[in-house]
Amino acid sequence: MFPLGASWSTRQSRLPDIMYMEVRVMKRIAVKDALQATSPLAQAEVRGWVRTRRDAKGFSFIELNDGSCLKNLQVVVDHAIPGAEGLAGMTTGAALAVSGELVASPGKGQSYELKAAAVRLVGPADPETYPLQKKRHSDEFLRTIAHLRPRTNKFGAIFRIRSEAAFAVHNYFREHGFHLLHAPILTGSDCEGAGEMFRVTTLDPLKGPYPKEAQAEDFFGREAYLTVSGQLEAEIFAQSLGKVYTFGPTFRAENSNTPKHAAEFWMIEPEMAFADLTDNMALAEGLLKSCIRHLREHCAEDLELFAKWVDPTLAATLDNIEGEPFVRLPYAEAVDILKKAKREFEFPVGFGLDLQTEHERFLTEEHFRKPVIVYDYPKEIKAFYMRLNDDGKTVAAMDVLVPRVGEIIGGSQREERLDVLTRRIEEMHLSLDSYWWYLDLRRFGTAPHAGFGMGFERFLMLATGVANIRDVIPFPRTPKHLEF
RNA sequence: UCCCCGGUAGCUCAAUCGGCAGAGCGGGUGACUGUUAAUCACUAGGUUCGCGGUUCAAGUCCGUGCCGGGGAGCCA
Repeated sequence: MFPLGASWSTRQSRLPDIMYMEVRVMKRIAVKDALQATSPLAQAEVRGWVRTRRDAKGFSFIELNDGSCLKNLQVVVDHAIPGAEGLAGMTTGAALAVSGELVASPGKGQSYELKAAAVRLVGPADPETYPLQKKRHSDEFLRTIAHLRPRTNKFGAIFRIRSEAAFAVHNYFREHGFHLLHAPILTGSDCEGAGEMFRVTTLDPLKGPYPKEAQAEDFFGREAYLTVSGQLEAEIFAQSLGKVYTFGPTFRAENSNTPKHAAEFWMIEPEMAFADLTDNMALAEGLLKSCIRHLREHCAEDLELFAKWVDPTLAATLDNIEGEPFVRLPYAEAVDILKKAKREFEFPVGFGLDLQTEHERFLTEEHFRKPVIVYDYPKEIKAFYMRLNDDGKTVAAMDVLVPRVGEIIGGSQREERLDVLTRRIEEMHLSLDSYWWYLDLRRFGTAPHAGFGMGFERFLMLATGVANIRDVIPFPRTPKHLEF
């Protein structure tokens, strides 16, 4: 039994940190482990936050959650034990430390519970002003208290899943021989061509506007931005380490206000040398399937919450992704299908026109009812770096479309031929000079290569059924939103 | 950026034709109970988003601004 005095939890202890940690860790167990107990435990210590308290005559039930898992540990507090006099302050949201005996529960609903021998209120939460109730809150309201929302069941589950999903991504690439590349966040390339960029400067913008020459005074002596993609850097490393991937934050200054866009989001961008579009599609499909499988194996309890409360079709959706081969559909055939569809579209369909959201959703949600990889798009609607096909009209691009989320992955085989790439850059009136190092890759040992980008948050939306990107990222950055 | 919808108690919402601003949950107090989003009783709680206008009278109608949500575009 640990002493419950003032020195019990304070770090003022004279023990060196390492010893301190050992002393602490030995006695303390996670709620997750307590709930998975198969036999009683004479001494257990749990720390966490009160979800709810139910009082009975002579004792109280406290539901304690420490974030280690979805479920709470039921703590039974006899009103006679040390610390029980502080029970009035142990309200929803309060931080608590409890020690006692882990015993089989005589009640229904849980197999084990903690019979407290001592309890201590670590940090109170005034019930009059604590914003979280025991009952359900709207996602919109919880976004306004992003500092407290991970304490709810739903957001706790989301962010445990997010953590595990990141691990699943690394795991997949590691198992397939990829190396992790830390691509730069700051970039001098204003021509990555993937949307509006955030300008980075140490010049005081309030004192501007500055003349063009003032760039020399700026931190980098030239224009600087936050990255919109690590692809160009990944291509460099693919041409040296063979197979690489980046996994980091990405920034788009696009003024888009939708449930699928954020100004700061995380993107996974693999790039492989000696690979073509077919290899690329296989990699993308394998990544999605593998990550879904990993989550279902390691986050079953958290996923169950979403299947029950957020999206009743989630299990079927995940079965579908895991079990069904993805459809591979040339763009031209996609256009044919859409033209023949017995259905009115708001936007026109035709070769050379980009597929609209309504078209993509029709293909993946209604026509095929499974993930669809559309490939070989007309070169006019795609980026300059995508490899020109032999027909001279299309490029080796691909988009992976999934139900409800839409485009989750976009990628291509890259143009490895110096002459063709040079011509494409000129055709699109881009500056050859600023791509000198990118073109160099095609001068020295150029090789076919391919890669794609996957929005991590969009993947999480797919995996959980959560409909708004702001609810799968800890602190969403969208136009006019930079709180927390 | 464009289109649509919304903003009322801490939260989720109601308020008929323009006529005294309400409920559930949450909070407080008490009762009861190996309880399970406990239950029962009582109770407190309001700048109806801001500004301007119409009217005897505005939560309600008009104008405008701000904020939120959804759809579209852009994209991952």
